[in-house]
Amino acid sequence: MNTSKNPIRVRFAPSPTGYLHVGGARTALYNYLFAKANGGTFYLRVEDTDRKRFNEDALRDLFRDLRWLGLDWDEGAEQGGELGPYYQSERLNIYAEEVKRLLEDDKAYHCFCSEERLAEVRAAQEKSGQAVTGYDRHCRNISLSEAQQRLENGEKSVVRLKVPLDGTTVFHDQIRGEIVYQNTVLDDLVILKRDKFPTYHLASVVDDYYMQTSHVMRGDEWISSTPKHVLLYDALGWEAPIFCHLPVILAAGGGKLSKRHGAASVGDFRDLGYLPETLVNFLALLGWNPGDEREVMSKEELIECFSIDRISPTSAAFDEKKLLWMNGQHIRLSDDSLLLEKLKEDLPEIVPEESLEGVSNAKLLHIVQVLKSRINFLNDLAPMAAYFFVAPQEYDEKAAKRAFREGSLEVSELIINALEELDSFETEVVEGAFKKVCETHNRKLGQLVHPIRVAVSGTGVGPGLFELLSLVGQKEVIARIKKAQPLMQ
RNA sequence: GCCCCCAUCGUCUAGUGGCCUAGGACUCAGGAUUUUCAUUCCUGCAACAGGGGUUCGAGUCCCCUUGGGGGUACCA
Repeated sequence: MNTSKNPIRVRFAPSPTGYLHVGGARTALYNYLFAKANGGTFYLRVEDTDRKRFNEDALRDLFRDLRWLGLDWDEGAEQGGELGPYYQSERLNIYAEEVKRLLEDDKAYHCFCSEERLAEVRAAQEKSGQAVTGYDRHCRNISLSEAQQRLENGEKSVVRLKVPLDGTTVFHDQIRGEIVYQNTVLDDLVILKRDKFPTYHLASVVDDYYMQTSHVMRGDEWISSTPKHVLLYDALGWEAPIFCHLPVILAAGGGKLSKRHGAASVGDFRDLGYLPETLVNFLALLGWNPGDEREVMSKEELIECFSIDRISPTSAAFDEKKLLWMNGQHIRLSDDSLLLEKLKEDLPEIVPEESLEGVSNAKLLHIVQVLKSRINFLNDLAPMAAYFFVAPQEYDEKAAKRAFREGSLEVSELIINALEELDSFETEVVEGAFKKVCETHNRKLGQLVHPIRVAVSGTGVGPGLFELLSLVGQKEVIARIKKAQPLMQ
């Protein structure tokens, strides 16, 4: 089938009813990558045809999250474009026009059935154990003129599509191949609701046509609606776009990914300290691969090699362990200046203001550099850097127990003496002092290093000790060692 | 109930009939480097859901079973 429709125009079409789920984010990402990879257009359309569920905050968050991920749209909401409006609620006249045409062409009809009757029909079908085939087409033969008469008399109706009573509807899914439906299992779907708003089915078909959508890439929960859409395109006399149904993203256990099981939305992961680069990279690889063994990739690299052919039809579990690893990778790749900004932003929340006075950029940058390989989250940076500015209030129990042992008091005394004599506190100088103590007093470096590390930083983990000491500064280092001496034996 | 989709290590995946004694990544376990931790590097554990076909040959094609998921709305 045609894979090279030109020009490429794809969309992300969320309904503003909730937060941006990672599954939705991946759908948006694949559309974005596909557009960018082919010099096409990526547009954003807001599917707000359900007035009961519309949520202003959700919409605002959606835009924010998409932009945070770097998935800027070329046309659409808040952006404008030739083929708008991009809010379905502003396109009611367009849908009304098409519905009128369908009615006149005898491709659709007014249905006056009450919700109660519909419920009864459904209940009877379920009870019978037979196939539940939906609406029983009770109003299918009401003529347009009769319907108009009844409407004038004040009756309310919905409009339904006249689905063929037999035959099959076939479409080609770009990542799954041919999919066939017997028309007998399809019912006469509602296309215009009682409130005169279109249903999703009508609105998306009409919009995808007028907005010249070349490919519809959406979640695979839409597969079973697709034959209805194909029938709608037929009835309207339009050629359908190419369909690509994306597999779902599952939770680690295999079930549905939801906030109940932890993070599920883009906002959740941002709050946790994940980088947008990480999420983009990770999501891209959940159901797609570049065809070689690359894994850590930038958005630009993804664009460069993205193709629909390499999307897998299999649903995938969201493995947060790998996401964590990947975040570490992207942190290591990211610019020091970005980490520096983050550190400056977070530090005041952890460290008293006066401890930060007069601290140079160079020092902060140095701290960033020694911590960079030790963090997996941006949010870990400041807490891990705190002891460079304030003395530890307590000592990690395990580390202290291991480090403060027999002889450490004596060792600390030797170190204090050696450090007090230094004129410079550069890393190499400090290291030299330690080595000299080792030699003259016949000690192993490890015997000196561990108690001093815990005394100065309060923890057993961290950057190279000499670098650490240099960063903390001579006077403060000596003071901290003295403060810890009572705990040593 | 009916319809549709899916099925390779625990997880993400490569694999489009012979190159597969199934490759990579995460995790996990060892090891190297290092003053600690982390990074980095090396090694190892670990999979074609089951059964039938087709074929000289099947992870790869077909069918069935099983398992998972979705749909069956005047929600998207």
